[in-house]
Amino acid sequence: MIVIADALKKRGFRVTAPRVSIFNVLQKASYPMSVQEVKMGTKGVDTVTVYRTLEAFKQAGLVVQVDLQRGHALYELKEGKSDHHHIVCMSCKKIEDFTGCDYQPIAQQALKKSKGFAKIISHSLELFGLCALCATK
Amino acid sequence: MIVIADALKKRGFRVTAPRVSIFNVLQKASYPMSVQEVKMGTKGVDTVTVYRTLEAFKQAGLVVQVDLQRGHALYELKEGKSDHHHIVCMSCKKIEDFTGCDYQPIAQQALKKSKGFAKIISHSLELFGLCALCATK
DNA sequence: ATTCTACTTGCAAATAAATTGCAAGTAGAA
DNA sequence: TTCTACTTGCAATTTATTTGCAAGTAGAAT
Ligand SMILES: [Mn+2]
Ligand SMILES: [Mn+2]
Ligand SMILES: [Zn+2]
Ligand SMILES: [Zn+2]
Repeated sequence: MIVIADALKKRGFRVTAPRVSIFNVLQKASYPMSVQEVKMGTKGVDTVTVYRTLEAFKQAGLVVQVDLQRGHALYELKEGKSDHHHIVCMSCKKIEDFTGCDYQPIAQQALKKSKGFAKIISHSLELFGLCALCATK
Repeated sequence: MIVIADALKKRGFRVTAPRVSIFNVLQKASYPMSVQEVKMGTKGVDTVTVYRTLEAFKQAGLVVQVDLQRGHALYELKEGKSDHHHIVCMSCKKIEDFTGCDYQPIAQQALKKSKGFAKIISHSLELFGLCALCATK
């Protein structure tokens, strides 16, 4: 359980109501959320503030952005959870977490083979498929 | 070298000037392109047509969508190239391909552990880091 | 070659996503 | 309590993507 105020202060953020609220919304979520969903989860935080806060949290390493080939980005807390990724149903959009992404060797090999890259900081990995329900239809 | 007309016919597409043009643009590219870039590469194809064509090509398995945490999607031809992914410089946006994504075991394990997924159809994997140039700054 | 029609396209318009500018508000240091 | 750099909301933009529709055409059927 992360103490929100501490998490914010530790990264040099002022502790404000919108930030605490957004953090709380993300912490309760069990799947990555869109900007709109995060906004809905708060009481009256402006959309722009959600954008700015999520971007700041992302820069600070508090949050990760998840792209699932929708028209918009999703975000989820990084803290607390270990490196994990998602299986997504291409039909009904259901999302499940999965772990076991052993990307270090892949990243190191990619870096070695690469012509002009110096370091790898993060990675994204998502699986797209069909859930049991949608697969039968 | 893919024969464009055949590639289109084989998938049930009519062979039209915009489609051939878009296909050619993608074929010349050495990195995934945005809708705007594809449009610029053609002579007068409408933006909407680019959207619709890329989506159709994607559905047909001719093209893959690449999300690099920008505000928009990128697209590249699938045909001809083997399964590959990208290293992206978070600073200057440079993109390099890399191969060696051995995702089958990861996907199979994720599927086995999963509660409600039946099959995996595709995957995305991107590495984010710094190129040699940007790393020194 | 001509006809026919379902598939395509461009254009306008709408909707959605993300960014920017700025004045008013405030957390936290002093 | 004061002060100020950091935050926020609101309006306005910009950029991304989708939708509706009438006009155009590729390719199948004469
Ligand atoms: Mn997750
Ligand atoms: Mn590529
Ligand atoms: Zn499903
Ligand atoms: Zn760079």
